[in-house]
Amino acid sequence: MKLENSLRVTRQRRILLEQLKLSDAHPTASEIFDAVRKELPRISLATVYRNLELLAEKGLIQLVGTAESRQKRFDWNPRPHCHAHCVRCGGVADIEPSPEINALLRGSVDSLRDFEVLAARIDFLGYCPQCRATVPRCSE
Amino acid sequence: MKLENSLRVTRQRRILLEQLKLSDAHPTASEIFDAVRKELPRISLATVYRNLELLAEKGLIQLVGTAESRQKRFDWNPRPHCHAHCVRCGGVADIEPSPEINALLRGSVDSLRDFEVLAARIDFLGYCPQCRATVPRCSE
DNA sequence: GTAACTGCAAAAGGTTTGCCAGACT
DNA sequence: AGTCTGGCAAACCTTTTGCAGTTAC
Repeated sequence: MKLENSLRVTRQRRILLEQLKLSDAHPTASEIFDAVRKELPRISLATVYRNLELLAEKGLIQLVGTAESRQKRFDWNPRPHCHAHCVRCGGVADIEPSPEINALLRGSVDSLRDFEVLAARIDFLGYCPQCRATVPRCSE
Repeated sequence: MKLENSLRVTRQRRILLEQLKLSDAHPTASEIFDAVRKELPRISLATVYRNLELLAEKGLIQLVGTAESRQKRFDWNPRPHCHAHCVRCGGVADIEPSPEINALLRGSVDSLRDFEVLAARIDFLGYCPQCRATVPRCSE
């Protein structure tokens, strides 16, 4: 496996990336830590954090922004895409935006005059299927 | 000023909200704390946090998600809207999405089948005008 | 061989909580 | 009287850092 210039392929790094790629749930650092620890019982949380940051910096994975929680979440897929955040459980799921939205995002936004756009990200806030089933509703 | 059922209008709460509304820069809790402290020197940071959370919960202000920083930022405008995040300085600015985007967001997203959308949010990542001027560029 | 990396422990930084006194209704 | 609130200090949790020993190349 080749990572990038000057990034060495260590056992820790390889397994970390493997584990992250196994999940589409956008896990937190400590969730990743727990998963990796099953294969590398002596790995330290600091190593997990250092590598997640390094991999994100190199563009091999990405951080997912969550306003609601204080924990960072990580996405094995570094390409900009859209997420659905459950406002109840805090879970994050990938979303496939329609082609029209993708097309529009590449241009027609007012008031971005002097801001140089590198990437766009749409986040949906709402209830995930599980929470939706159990949330108390006002009307209906 | 009426806030909401059971929310009392205290001096702290009023000035906090006033100060937040004075800025479009989406300040952090400690920035708000500093601003408020000029009028209320004895206010505590805990009060600021408690009230920001309370006001956000009541839908009077909103939290802004930032993947990059560990500090929460706050927006006096509780209506869902779009933000531009500078990947260099971490600043956040409001964005006016085009009417087409707004229209599209209300419907045509695939794979949201079971997710109940309460609000949508578009974030742009890139360089704010100031950073843009001083960032070292690859080509050009 | 050597720069990059790891584990451990400690520190840092932001946010939250417990407690009691004070303010509002 | 009873509830909501604020200040203070301590606790908490996530993330970062320093250091000494180890590993990938």
